[in-house]
Amino acid sequence: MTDTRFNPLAADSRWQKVWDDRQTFRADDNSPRPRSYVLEMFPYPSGRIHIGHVRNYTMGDVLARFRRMTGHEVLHPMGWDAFGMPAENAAMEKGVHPSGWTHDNIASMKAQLKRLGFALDWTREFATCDPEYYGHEQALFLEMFEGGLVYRKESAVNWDPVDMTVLANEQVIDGKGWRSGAEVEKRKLSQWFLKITDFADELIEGLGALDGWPEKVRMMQENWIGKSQGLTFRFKLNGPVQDIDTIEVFSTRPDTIFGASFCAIAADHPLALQLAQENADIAAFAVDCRRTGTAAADIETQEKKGFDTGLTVAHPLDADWHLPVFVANFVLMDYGTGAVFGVPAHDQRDLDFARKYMLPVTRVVAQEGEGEAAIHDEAYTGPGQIINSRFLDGMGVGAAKQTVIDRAEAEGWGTGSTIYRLRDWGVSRQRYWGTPIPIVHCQQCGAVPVPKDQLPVKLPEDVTFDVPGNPLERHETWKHVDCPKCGQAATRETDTLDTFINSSWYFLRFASQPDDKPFDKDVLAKWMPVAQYIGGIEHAILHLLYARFWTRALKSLGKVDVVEPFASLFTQGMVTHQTFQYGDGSWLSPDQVQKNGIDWVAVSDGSPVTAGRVEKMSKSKKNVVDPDEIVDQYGADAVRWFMLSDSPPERDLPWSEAGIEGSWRFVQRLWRLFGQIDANATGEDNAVDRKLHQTLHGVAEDIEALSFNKAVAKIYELVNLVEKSPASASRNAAIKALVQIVAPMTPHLAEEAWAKFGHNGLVADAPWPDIDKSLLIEDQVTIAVQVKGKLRDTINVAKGMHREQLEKLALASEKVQRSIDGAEVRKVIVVPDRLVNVVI
RNA sequence: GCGGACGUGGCGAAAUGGUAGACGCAGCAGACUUAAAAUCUGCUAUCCAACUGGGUGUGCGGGUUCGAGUCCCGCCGUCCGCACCA
Repeated sequence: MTDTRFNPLAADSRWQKVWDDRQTFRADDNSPRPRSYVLEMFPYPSGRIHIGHVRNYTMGDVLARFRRMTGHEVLHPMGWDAFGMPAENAAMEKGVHPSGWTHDNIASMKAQLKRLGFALDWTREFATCDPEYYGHEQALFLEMFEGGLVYRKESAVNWDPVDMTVLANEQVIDGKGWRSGAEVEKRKLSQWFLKITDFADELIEGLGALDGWPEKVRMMQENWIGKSQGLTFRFKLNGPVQDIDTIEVFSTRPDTIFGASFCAIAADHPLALQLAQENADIAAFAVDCRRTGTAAADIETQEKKGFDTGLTVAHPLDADWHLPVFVANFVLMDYGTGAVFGVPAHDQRDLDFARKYMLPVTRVVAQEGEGEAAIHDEAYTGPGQIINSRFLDGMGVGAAKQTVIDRAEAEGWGTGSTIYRLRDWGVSRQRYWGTPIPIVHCQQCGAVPVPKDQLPVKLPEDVTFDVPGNPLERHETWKHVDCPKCGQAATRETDTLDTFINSSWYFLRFASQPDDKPFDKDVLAKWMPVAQYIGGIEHAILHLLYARFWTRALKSLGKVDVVEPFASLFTQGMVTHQTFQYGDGSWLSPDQVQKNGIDWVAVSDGSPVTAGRVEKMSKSKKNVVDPDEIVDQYGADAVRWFMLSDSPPERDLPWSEAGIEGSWRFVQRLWRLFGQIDANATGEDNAVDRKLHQTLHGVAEDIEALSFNKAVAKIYELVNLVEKSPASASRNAAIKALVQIVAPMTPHLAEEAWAKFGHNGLVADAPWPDIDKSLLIEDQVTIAVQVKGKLRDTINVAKGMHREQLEKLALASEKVQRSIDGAEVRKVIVVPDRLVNVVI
């Protein structure tokens, strides 16, 4: 080898073309090898790949390439989550068509991805905006419709006034739209819903088996679904209001039912609405309640307020016991039944409320140690013995709950029930750039599904975005059709599906994409579930919950055999970068500043600059780096190496100029080492042999555990040793094996070296070198010698030396003797092959 | 408020209860060079000591243990998620 420098500009594109031409990474459905489906979350085609994508896809790529080397048939696909608002915004701002804008972006982003040399099966690529994809999605939607999992209802929805569309609960964050950040309003609209709540229990249960998922994500989903068990029962109103004669309440603490001192209903409760019609004060109070924000800060400071309706209800266990009914600002209509009974002694909110309105506070749970002590400012929510509760007295909390539920059911005034925080998934969006909902509305027949043979319902292309709102609603020829059932004039549903539906099954379509149906169940069975899914933590609830639901829904319809789509999930950290600011607060990009002594100054005029926090890359803070530019400068392999180095993959990775320089130097260092095969060298070098096989073993384990930073460190250690070792047959072997070891990480460099070593095929098709297990065990070990737990000496001995001999050697140490200083040795702890601890 | 994660050099970080700081970055010194770049060699937690050596040290305070970054209890701090959830 005469080239002294590795030239990525030439090598990268050469090998990328070879992989393409040979379709090296095409996954074979019929391969006899064990299968492994490696998937990263597919990108939204916003226009440019960002560095976060590079990190995400590099991790997946290393695993995919490594699994190929260990004999797997790997499915590693890529596609485009191509529907969504930004395309319409671009259409409005720039007068382009969403389709053209999206496809242009896909083309340029695909070119960017190709430059990084990812081992992707591009033959399976699709965009969710392709009619071939969304047509099958429409078919699946109709399957669910027929299966009773879809319904339409008029409901108060979250309306984003900026995006002019409805949002699902999951898409409202702190009362604001997840995309636009606009304050969300409540509106009444007829919407399509998916019955995700039918699966609430399953979705919680299923989390238990997902041991390849981060605990954190499982916890977040469990909290989101929010299961509560308790009693639902009806209070009888003492005197009906119009046709309302009961108030239904839910409680997780039926054991405290004798501690009740009031009943509170939400401002939007049907009874409150009824009363508001006749009573202006109640109406005004309700308006006041609705105005209250739900943001964290508001709730902290919000005073518990109520309005005494003057009505009373009868206690279910004592008809003569009457409780006042309040409209209260802390009761929410969209949780439970929108009404509660208040037990001030054992619920802090109820206590605050009771103190304010001078309602009785009766302790009904005695606390161990405190007994029946009166409740002051703090409600008691812990366990204990029931008191002041007639037939419940003396029971524990759990037994009392069950007793009350049993009695309610026996007497017919209530039932044990489970409620969830999770709402059904509202999927209607008043947008153009999405999957058209394949329904026709007919005066005669109602909502009629479009017959399957008429799918896909394609989006019309002749639309304009010069007026706000949904162009489909204004499209006369598209909107007006004949009813598929009766043939009368009818109108199409003009709402489109939430784009999260697109990403709820794309992994199925990657695995199997026949023309005539969404997927083939038998082919799916070969690939699913996804062995390793990698993406950002920001999808912990939205996408990952929807995808789990959609898969379970398909399973319930007999369409798939898999229950959980993603066997293992990994959430990677962000790529961050230092920020810089002028005194006036404006941001500078890192290449616009330089260090002057210990201070930072602007390159342009030398004025002082403040070095700020290391933060997530964002255009507004000017701390972004463009993947294209750094690939131009350093080549794909150096960029990939940097993405894997130093930081554990679940943590944030601080981007630095010095870091990428270091990776570039290492790529060159490897290249030089690959040139150091000495054809005349002979003889074994035991240290090199051992290090090589320990590295083969360790790196394999680290890659499987996605601990890329540790794998990288082990490779450095091997390289450091091999470089320093004199020529030998062992050294030559190690250098050759190194090409395979780094192949998953720096594939272009590896192919180049592999070819120069005269191999016929590609290193991409080469196996992981065999590991000689006998070399994993050291024959010499270093024993730590401690005196009273403090290190005093180390001794090198043969592995497996007996306790007695180790003890003798340790005590013979001069340093040990000096440390003991004549004191009596009370005990000697010996851990063979590890240490000796002399206790005095 | 509830739930969770985390806290180790100048920085990113390693470490089945068994030699804390592997590996990388940055830095310092040196070699090569007319010079620079590139490359190579050595040093690099901290304090005392010229050296041998010794003390201290994984957010803080306790505990268990022959031995604790790791396990237990209590604080402090940072980050994340949820939140008037009945």
